Amino acid sequence: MPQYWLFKTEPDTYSIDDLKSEGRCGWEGIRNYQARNRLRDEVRAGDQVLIYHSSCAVPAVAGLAKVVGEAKADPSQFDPQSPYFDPKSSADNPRWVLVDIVWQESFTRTLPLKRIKEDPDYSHMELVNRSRLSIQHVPQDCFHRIVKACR
DNA sequence: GCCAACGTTGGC
DNA sequence: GCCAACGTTGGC
Repeated sequence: MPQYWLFKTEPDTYSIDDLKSEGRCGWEGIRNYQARNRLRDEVRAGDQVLIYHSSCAVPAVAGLAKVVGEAKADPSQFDPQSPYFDPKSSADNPRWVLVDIVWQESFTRTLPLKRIKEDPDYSHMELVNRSRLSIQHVPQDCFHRIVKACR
């Protein structure tokens, strides 16, 4: 049984259509311990991922992706040129991980945060209650409702 | 650009 | 291990 997640991204930096053109990417730059722990301990190959656009004109669920492979060290933590560089991390004891995801769908009809907040059926989502967490668990029923609303 | 909420750091 | 100070996130 796959699990369902929501990954946040700022579309000015990396959007669902950037993922579409790449096909596959390592979801780099997660620098929060709880989010990391989820990537490392809970996110599995085959899990479904809603891609959410934050810090933009219309914050919204924008697309669908799938996890491939297991968590591994995020190379950007070792790159001094990267905004995600972490001088306190070391190659023999990496602090941050990423997972690879593949593009599945860019929604023509996105689901704005505003609409999610208005709907009581979504009131227990982390997007509503724990909005700052960048790797969010999505209840199965919410996942299916969101995908349906976007098609 | 503001600011509330939340996460991290580091002195003690 | 507490907690004040500070930094970041992200909606508005």
